[in-house]
Amino acid sequence: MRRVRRADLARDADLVAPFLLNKLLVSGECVGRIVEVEAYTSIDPASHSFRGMTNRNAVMFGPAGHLYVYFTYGMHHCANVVTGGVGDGQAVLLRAVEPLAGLDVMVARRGRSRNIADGPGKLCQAFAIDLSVNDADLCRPGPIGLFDDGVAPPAVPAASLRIGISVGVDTPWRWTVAGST
DNA sequence: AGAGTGATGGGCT
DNA sequence: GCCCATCACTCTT
Repeated sequence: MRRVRRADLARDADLVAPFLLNKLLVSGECVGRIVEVEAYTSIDPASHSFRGMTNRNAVMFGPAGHLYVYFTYGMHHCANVVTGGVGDGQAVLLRAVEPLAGLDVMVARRGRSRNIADGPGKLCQAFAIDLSVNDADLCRPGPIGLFDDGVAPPAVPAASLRIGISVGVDTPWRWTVAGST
């Protein structure tokens, strides 16, 4: 099991997103297989980086391979993998993982035994991801990391297509592992 | 299965 | 003051 290389993440988010499918998110004893992601770039009006750098999204403009965590709806955290080059403002939102290890810990944190990590807020709660790990380097030893167990991403990832060519798109790019939900 | 909705707080115009 | 890259619960088919 090898750590994901930074060079693989230092590409555009719409390329990195499908690459991240089937990669492993590891935090302590908890391991999850990434099964749903969404790409966000600075030209997407739905992206936090669209209106430039602020205190909240600064990590998004930093080096690839770091974790961008934000707090939303007054109660949820969301986890993103920063991609592209410094200054780009690109990231891939982790929307769902399939729990592989540390299930008991995740169940305790979630307070239920089903739907443990099948949503961006849920997976953060299951993996105890909050602002304290914002900017963590996923490509170096630390509280949380990204690993490759050799299982290739789906040859043809299920993807929702962007509608139209204008900037005013409502649906960001989303990729899933077929049959994961 | 799908639609509607309250919780709850930080970020930004 | 309004807007969320959400969740879980309730009520309706």
